[in-house]
Amino acid sequence: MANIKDVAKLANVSVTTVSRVLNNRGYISQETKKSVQDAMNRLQYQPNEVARSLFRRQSYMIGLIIPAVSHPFFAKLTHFIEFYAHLQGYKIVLCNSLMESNKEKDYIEMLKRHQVDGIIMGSHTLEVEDYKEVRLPVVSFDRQIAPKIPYISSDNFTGGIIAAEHLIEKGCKKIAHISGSLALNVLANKRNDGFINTCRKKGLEYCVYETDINVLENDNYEDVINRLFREIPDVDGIFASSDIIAAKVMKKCSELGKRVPDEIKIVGYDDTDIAKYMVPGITTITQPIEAMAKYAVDYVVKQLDEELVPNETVLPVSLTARGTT
Amino acid sequence: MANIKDVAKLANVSVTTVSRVLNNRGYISQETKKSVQDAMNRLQYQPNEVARSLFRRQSYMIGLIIPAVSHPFFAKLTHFIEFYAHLQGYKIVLCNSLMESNKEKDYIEMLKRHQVDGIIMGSHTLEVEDYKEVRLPVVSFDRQIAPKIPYISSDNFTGGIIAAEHLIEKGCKKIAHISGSLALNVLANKRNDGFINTCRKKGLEYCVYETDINVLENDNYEDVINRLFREIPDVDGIFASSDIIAAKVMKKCSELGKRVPDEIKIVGYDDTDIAKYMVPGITTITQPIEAMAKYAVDYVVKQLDEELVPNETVLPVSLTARGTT
DNA sequence: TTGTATGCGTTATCAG
DNA sequence: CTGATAACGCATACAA
Repeated sequence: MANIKDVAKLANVSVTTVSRVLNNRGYISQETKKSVQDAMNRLQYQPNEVARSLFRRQSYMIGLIIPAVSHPFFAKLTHFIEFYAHLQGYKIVLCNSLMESNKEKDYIEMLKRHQVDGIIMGSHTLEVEDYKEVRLPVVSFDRQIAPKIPYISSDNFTGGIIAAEHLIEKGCKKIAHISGSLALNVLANKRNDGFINTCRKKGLEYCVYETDINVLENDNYEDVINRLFREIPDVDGIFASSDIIAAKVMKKCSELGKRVPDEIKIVGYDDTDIAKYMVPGITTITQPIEAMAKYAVDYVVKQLDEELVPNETVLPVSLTARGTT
Repeated sequence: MANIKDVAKLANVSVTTVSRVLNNRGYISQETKKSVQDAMNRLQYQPNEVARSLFRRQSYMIGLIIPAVSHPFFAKLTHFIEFYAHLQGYKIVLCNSLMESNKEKDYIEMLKRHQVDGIIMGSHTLEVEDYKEVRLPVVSFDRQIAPKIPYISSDNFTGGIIAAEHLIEKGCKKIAHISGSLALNVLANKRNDGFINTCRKKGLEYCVYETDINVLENDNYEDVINRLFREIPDVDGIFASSDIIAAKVMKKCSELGKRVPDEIKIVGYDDTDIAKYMVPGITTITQPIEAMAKYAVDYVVKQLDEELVPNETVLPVSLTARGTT
């Protein structure tokens, strides 16, 4: 690979001059500019971004730490994060934490050593103090880590309300929420608050079931769902905290011979593609994933530009009605 | 951020000595080693990997170019690629090409400028000559780009055969294949060859429908599916070239009142999660995605170690029978 | 066992 | 308008 020196030699100029045409900086005569460009082309010169990064102490890389890209929600989020990062000239270094806190910690260190310009944090197994030493711009997803770390989430509380209200409107009398682990310090748990609040207000019988911390172990979902149907055989409405759980519930209903939506109604969460694909389509709470991704990238970049960013950014959710209700 | 000089100063040694304890190289007394480590801890020193990369001309980064992580197949593939890369100390820079050839080209250049050690190529809109200038280790997914670029795929031809045979065994008399764009130069198209071969051999009526090049535009899928059912109303078996297409077919069947699998049978491809979630579960051709990911990473690393790698690596597929047949 | 000097490829400063 | 040089943070060859 040719470097700036080779170009300089071939064009009979100094490296400084080559650097100038490379960066369009300073005065330069048209002739030399052209001859330098010719040399670049002949050598197929590509500037070494590692050297540039070292010098300017900026890598144009953003680290993204999530539980797992294989999960549809994070796949979609990652997709848009990469998209908007690319628009602004940033690259994404992908890290799947698998919800293991030591992996999460290692990834943060690794990213720092690699001099990423910022980190988008969507996996949350660490404590607040673990973030003390991270002196990089961080944007958190779906969790309020510390006052100084801006977070982005959708309006989980309202999401829980909408879901519960929808089930109630549709005539459900005995509803359950299948929640993610409430032990986890994430804002998604506010869905449960919204759900419970609404049930209480309307004087409805309700119940909450928690899944494991692990986002990946789907087996655990099935255990929870089995338990739910065993303990509340006459449940007629389920609010599932992800479309995947909703799909699993649908499958169970089919096994049990419960007709959806006639005998039991289901509301999912996220509005990932699976909600559309299922037959019938899953009524779900739509998270504005693309907007969330865009904000995450913007906030990293803005912090780098030393612009002020809001600490809390809560984007609206909405109900997307389909066949399960 | 403290650098090696700061550590040296605090420990009252030279940077060389610090470098030595950092890399466990050369002779060093226990005392100085300890005092250097103390200094490192006190300063929370983290080596700057950008500087290291510049020096050793190796970044431990691998570029991954795919059409879109949001697609379940690529999400799963990406997940495992990152997993195995991390095991070997490599980082993944994620690039979604959206199947736009200029984006694909730009990403390749960008990755080279950033001095990635290798590229895993899962998006294929470019011509062979576009790869002439890529002087990096490349591993291609599902396409034979050039003799010198090793590729990994699963046995698409056999996949097509298995799918067709399964539909025929199950009693289908008039079957169709919904294929990806056959204009694309990818090995997935061999599924179609296997399908057609089998149908001919068994003397069965068959038909092939192609979708667009674009993996993302699902609207197009629906058009194709609509056309299929309009033109062959009595089709009783469909081989869909992805689980997503299969799911869309199921939805259409539900709209048309066609009972699956009684009136029409469906075989998908990939065995992504959606095949499990759908009700009934989708009978599908299982690709060994994890193994494919592992091989891709291994081959990049082996090329870097100047080990020989096979040009063609075709992994076996298998049928996973579920409810749609 | 430890230190000095040099270079990795680039950019900024400053002098011409 | 152009060029020599130092510096970014680190690791190696070579001295001591």
